[in-house]
Amino acid sequence: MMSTNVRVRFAPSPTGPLHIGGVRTALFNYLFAKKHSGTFILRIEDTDQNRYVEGAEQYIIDALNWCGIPYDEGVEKEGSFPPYRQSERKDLYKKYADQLVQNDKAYYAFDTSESLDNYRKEHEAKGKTFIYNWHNRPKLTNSLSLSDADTKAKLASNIPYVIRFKTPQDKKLILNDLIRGKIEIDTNILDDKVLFKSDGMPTYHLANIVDDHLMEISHVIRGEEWLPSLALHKQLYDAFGWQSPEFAHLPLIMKPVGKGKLSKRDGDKLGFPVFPLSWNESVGYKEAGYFPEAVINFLALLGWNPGTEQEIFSLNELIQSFDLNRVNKSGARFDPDKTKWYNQHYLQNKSNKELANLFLPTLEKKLGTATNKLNIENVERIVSLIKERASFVTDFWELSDYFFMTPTSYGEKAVKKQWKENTPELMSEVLTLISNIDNFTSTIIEKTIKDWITLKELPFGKVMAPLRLVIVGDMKGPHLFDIIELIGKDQSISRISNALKMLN
RNA sequence: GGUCCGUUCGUCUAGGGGUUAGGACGCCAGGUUUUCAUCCUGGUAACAGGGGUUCGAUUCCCCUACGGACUACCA
Repeated sequence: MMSTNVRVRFAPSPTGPLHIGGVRTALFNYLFAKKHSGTFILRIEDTDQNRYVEGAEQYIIDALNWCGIPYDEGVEKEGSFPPYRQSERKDLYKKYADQLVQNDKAYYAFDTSESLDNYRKEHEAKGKTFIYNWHNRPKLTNSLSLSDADTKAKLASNIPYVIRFKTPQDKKLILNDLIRGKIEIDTNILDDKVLFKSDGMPTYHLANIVDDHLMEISHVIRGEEWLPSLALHKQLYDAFGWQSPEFAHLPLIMKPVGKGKLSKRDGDKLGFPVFPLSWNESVGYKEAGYFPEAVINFLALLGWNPGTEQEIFSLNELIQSFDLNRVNKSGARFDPDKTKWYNQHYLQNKSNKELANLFLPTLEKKLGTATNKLNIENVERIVSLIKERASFVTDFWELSDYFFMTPTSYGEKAVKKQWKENTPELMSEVLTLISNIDNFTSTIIEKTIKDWITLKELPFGKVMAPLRLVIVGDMKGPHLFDIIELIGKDQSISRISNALKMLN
């Protein structure tokens, strides 16, 4: 079945940042290509000059690279079929449109947008739908309704025109989708889509088919929103006499709550990113602290699964397991909680060293010049103690600030519960105890204090709880003696005496 | 409105004519950790409805309902 070279493309429009749904489409294309030792191509579909957004193309490239799914061929990485920007292929399309007109597969239409709008409104008022098709063609202004002479005259006088596809009448199309199987369409319900615009640019439909053919695309993997266009596209291939690629339409990603597909607003409302990288004031997955592996992993499992109970996949494992046959048909609700869980998982598996380095910029920001005194090994040790309670590197500061700064306040509830009448006295004794320890390591400190507690026949909680409160500022954090060792003797002493002043 | 696509726990999903309908996230409970979290164990919870076909249907077929996409000289 996969005898021909697999060549797939991701073909976004540079109209803004790449949406997470777009990333998934790119990912599935990438996985499919790699699985079959094929080529993954990036083509920029910028035929609509009005919607062009500065920087969007670079954003798409950066996003793909950050995700770890770079393209093999495309803009700035020219392969055998340049250029890869449709605006630069502009001159190409006209001749294909003309070819279709010559072969009676398409025709010129001179109707203005306004007149068509009026038709639509009129029909709508009557509860009907206006379609530019076989039924309405004769009433409209086009080379099918006009005499040849009139058509020629109009063309000669530079009246704006478009080229429309001449949809055949009374034909049943049998289409095939790799995910959905057979789809039957009656051509009579189709409209004569514009292939070539009056501004001299092709529409998506024409450019897409021409380029996919010229670039020898073997499989078109795209979002479900294109399914209704499949009939047109298939007919276009037939009209040109070209072999059509295989098609696979991916299910959409839906809102976590409510109706419809995932949008930027959902992210703003529920507090999760919808873009891979930040765009203007919108924070991206990268900036929110997600690892690309985590993003790729949860995206891959949205609408696809391997049929096993495996949930964690490296990119290579995804490539190995990926199969279009196992892509679901129905839309998948986006689940921010699960994405968070994935990130937590990947974070736990990272080395302390790597995490410490990722944490460093935050520390520099928070501590300013004091960062100079930071010992990277200490940061690594701190990270090793706190990482299991973090989902993101961005959680680190809040989880570890007391390692770097003396508490300036104490948890109100904790104070109420742990700070009893005889606590100051006990803490004073602990202070003395600590002052006298020479070999200041976690185990020795622990032994010293616990021995003393046992000797005095005190309840452990009476000492341990307030000590934690005094050192950390609240009833939280990792093993207390590890913290004490890390912050050091002087700092420990000063924290205890500090608290004795503040809490009395 | 029209056309097309879809429908298994709250969510992502496995499964498929006879199953205690499986897993994951979330949530809840217990255990470990003299804190918090992690971790472990357990629990909660689903085949949209109605008709067929069949000895038997969640699984196959039809209808309804619901959801989604499309319906531009946008992609």
